[in-house]
Amino acid sequence: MSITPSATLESPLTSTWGPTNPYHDGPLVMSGYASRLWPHDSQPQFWSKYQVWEWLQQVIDIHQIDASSLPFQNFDMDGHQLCSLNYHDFIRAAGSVGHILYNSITELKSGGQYHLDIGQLELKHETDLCPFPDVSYPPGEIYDPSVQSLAPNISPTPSSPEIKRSFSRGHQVKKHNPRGTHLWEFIRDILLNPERNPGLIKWEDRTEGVFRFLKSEAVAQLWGKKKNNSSMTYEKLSRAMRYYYKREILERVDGRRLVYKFGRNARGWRDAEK
DNA sequence: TCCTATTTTCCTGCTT
DNA sequence: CAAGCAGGAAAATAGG
Repeated sequence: MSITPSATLESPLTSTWGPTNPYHDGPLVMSGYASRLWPHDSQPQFWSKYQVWEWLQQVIDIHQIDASSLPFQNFDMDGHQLCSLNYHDFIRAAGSVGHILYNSITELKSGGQYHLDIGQLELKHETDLCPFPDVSYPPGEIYDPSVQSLAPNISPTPSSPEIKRSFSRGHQVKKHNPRGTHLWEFIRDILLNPERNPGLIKWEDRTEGVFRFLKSEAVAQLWGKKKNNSSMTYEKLSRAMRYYYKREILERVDGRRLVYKFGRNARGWRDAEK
């Protein structure tokens, strides 16, 4: 790849993102991150992979869909590819949620805006508002065709075993999910999107679910950005992580700093869990 | 408005 | 000494 997560020596944070972001805490003040919107100024056909990913987040947020039940990997594609999927492709890729996704994209393709009011759509630079601030991906390299995305085989073959795995027992629409995504899910999603994970967190043992924060403060900033909280720190984020031990969403890994392990109650992190 | 789950904040003390 | 880690307590949030 062209982007090496090595530009680190200088300033851990600023070098990672926002080298040119005067927008940091300013324009974020709206009704919360739910007001983030997908780039309606451009057609979904022209979305980058990142924007597609962002759209997925929006949809599950709006519909209160359990993030862990949506196989993001199946949508590792750009807008052009996304738009070429038909209804069945969506169902195949996302089970029952595919229906919702299909409706959303269909709506957007026809110029609609889904049921999101974009009244406050002022900010153009929303790349700055999301989970993965553009991390300085040059415009042309937002996605890399060489990344073995599942995009190609999403419709052709019924092969993908993992596509249907999480849906066998239904699309559960969570009742109480404050912000669409919980911290652990946010962390998991970063782990699951290596192309957009500029060396923030890394798997230590993929099959065991052990991972380590490489840039703890950077991740905290990202999390804070998602929660529209510019004062988030790793100190505070880690406290929230520690609460997960009791709930067995995370298991304690002692001795090693910045290392955590997914527990029995954390789902959706496994690569190919049958 | 009250209730609940999930953080977010702060803090003291201990460990690497 | 500078980060992390452990948890307790209590406030803040946001959906129900």
